[in-house]
Amino acid sequence: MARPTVEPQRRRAMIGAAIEAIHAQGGLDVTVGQIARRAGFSPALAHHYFGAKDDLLLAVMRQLLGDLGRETAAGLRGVRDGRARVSAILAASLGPAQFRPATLSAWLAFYEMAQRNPQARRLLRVYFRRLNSNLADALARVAPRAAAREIAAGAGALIDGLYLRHGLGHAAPDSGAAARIVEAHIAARLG
Amino acid sequence: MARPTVEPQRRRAMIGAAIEAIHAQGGLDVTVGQIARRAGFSPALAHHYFGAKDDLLLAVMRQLLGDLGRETAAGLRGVRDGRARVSAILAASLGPAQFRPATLSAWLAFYEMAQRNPQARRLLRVYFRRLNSNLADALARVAPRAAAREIAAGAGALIDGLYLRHGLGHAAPDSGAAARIVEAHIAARLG
Amino acid sequence: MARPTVEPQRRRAMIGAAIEAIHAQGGLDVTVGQIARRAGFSPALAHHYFGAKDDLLLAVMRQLLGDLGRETAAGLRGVRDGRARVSAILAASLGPAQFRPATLSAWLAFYEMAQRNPQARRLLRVYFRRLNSNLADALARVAPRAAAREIAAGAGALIDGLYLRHGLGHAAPDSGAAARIVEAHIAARLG
Amino acid sequence: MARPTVEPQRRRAMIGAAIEAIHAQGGLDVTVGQIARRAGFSPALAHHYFGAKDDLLLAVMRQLLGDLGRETAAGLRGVRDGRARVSAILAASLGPAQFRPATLSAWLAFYEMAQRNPQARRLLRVYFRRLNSNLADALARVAPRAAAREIAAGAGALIDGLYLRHGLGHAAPDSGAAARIVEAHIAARLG
DNA sequence: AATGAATGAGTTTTCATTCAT
DNA sequence: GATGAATGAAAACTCATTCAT
Repeated sequence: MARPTVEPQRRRAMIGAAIEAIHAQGGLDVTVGQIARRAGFSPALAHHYFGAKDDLLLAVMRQLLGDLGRETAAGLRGVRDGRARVSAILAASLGPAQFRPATLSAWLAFYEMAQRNPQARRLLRVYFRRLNSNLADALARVAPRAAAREIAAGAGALIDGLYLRHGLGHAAPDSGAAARIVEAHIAARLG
Repeated sequence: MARPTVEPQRRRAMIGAAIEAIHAQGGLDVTVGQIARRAGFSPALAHHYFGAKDDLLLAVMRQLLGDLGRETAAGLRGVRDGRARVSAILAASLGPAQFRPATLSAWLAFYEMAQRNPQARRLLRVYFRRLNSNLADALARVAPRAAAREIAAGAGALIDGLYLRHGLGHAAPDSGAAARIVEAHIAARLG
Repeated sequence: MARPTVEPQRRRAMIGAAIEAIHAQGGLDVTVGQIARRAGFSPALAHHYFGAKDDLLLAVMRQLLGDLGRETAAGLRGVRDGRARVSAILAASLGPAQFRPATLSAWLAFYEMAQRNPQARRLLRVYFRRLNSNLADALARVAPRAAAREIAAGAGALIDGLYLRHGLGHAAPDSGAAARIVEAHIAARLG
Repeated sequence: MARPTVEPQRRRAMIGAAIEAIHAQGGLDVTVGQIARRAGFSPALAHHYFGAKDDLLLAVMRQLLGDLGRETAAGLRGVRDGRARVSAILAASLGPAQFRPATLSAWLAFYEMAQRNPQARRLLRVYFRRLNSNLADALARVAPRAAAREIAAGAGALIDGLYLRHGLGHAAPDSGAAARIVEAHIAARLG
């Protein structure tokens, strides 16, 4: 009785495998079979736990967004100074965890998924809004509200652009360089 | 004989239809049939003119990159002042032509295609390099080489990020606002 | 030990659930899972009790045939008059129990199952023969053997036809009207 | 130019193959592959011409209903006498064409399909109504309207019941016997 | 030059069934 | 006794691609 359910483990394994598979395949045209095989299961099991393929992909997306959210929250904990909070957000957003090639591939894939899947679009918008408001709030401690919002918008777009270029590999700024670019952008804008 | 071949027209029509179809479908999972039907031809004709599907997609990509290149070149023609050249590049890169929803969808799709198709990757890298060197060269007229390069990298990433966010629609900066954001970024970095 | 086994209850519950599920689904393409869930058990239990899916379906069929047989026998008990016995058979065959939508759906489904499953075919033939001989025997008390047999054959087919039409719902004769039609048929044939 | 299209041929071939396949398989759980193979084509072609599997099945149904309708109309042509018209309808409905085993299997299958597919249900209802009104109209020439309607309803159900029993094969009345049973029914009811 | 016809290969999805616990 | 876990097998359906005409 109370046999410990393996569902959470399986879901985690499958999500991890999906990220790898998306990276290996280079997009969302991974097959459920590829994902499952990579996780060591049969394709049928993926459907058993996630329903349709898109549900699995959405679960992956939620995982990534959750990871980023948790990392950001952890970095912000206890930090009061506005400028330091900005740096913490950048450190989380552009940190090595986000810059892992597989993670970047997955992000890019989800940008495309968002084009046709409303739920994916909603999730991505939540991410945008959260990043923006996090940045704007922190910046508002060291600059007027309006400027803070504008700088935040620029910084957010810059971060996404750096993801994109890094996702293409080869000669794109790495995690550290990326953070420095955004820091420089913000420093310059703050005057 | 010497009947003017209709091939170029057909190719252009198919490429235009492909862009629209990618936008309508929200990604590269358009079918050759959808593209051909939209252009008013049979799917077989697409193969006749382009070979495989990926070849058609690469042709679309080349078209888009060529358009952007020509527009940039036109904007730069006769402009000598460094700062003005920067503005001209931005105007071309972020102008209304590039911000048309269908164009953005296609760009995004090609970012994903580049993940798995070496030729697509190469084309995209060429674009990066060209944008970067255009910007860096122009900036080098008003700032030291090293700074120019760094600012150019940031501006390039910023442009791509703005594409991305606009592609997701909804509350993202429009063409004009986007240009202003990048101008502000550069102005701030130039001090 | 000697714990009263719950097996008979479980089997009955599963059979009832199967009838409902067949009705809800509109045919034999119910899944074992649907049936089991409806009964409140796991799909595995259905196999535990019945073996393969077809065995479960055959059990359902036997149940229905048994119900009808018992009802007919009860109606005939103590009735001696030939004409009255005919009416008793009709009352049982066309009574409300048989005209319940779910029952009709199940019957229809079994007609189809009989097309490919020999055991189902055998069961259905037993039903035919029993209905026919019941009717013919009763009619033989008020008409010559040969005529009795012919009238019985017609009445039997008529009953099945009424099932069929009622199964399709909508403007088909109800239980009472159905009985009256068959009574009229027999009355007319008897002169 | 004006290359003669083979579509009608293919559709006919596929429909014929479907009827055979339904008979061979004993129900609607034929696969598209079985049908196509029997017709000598690939499964993909069936989808090409019919869309989904259910559309193919509906086409089969329409074919059968159309055949019956045409045969009935042909039998009625030029016949004025009410009683003779009734016989013509019966001859068409219970004639050898309808009593071919494969045809019967298909009919039965469609009864089940009608349980879950609204279009199939509608088609079957059309058949009912047409048979009923044909019979009732003919009978109305030799009996009062009300009686005609009632007798027609009985005869219609009887026909369907005979289909059903014949579909199960073995010891069921054949085409000729079936017609005689219905004729006897009607003769008796007409007094 | 252009296309209807045709298909092979592949993908998602479903499900009966098995089995260890 | 009962079930969650797992899967093999199969089905519908899609699509890029080929080819004869």
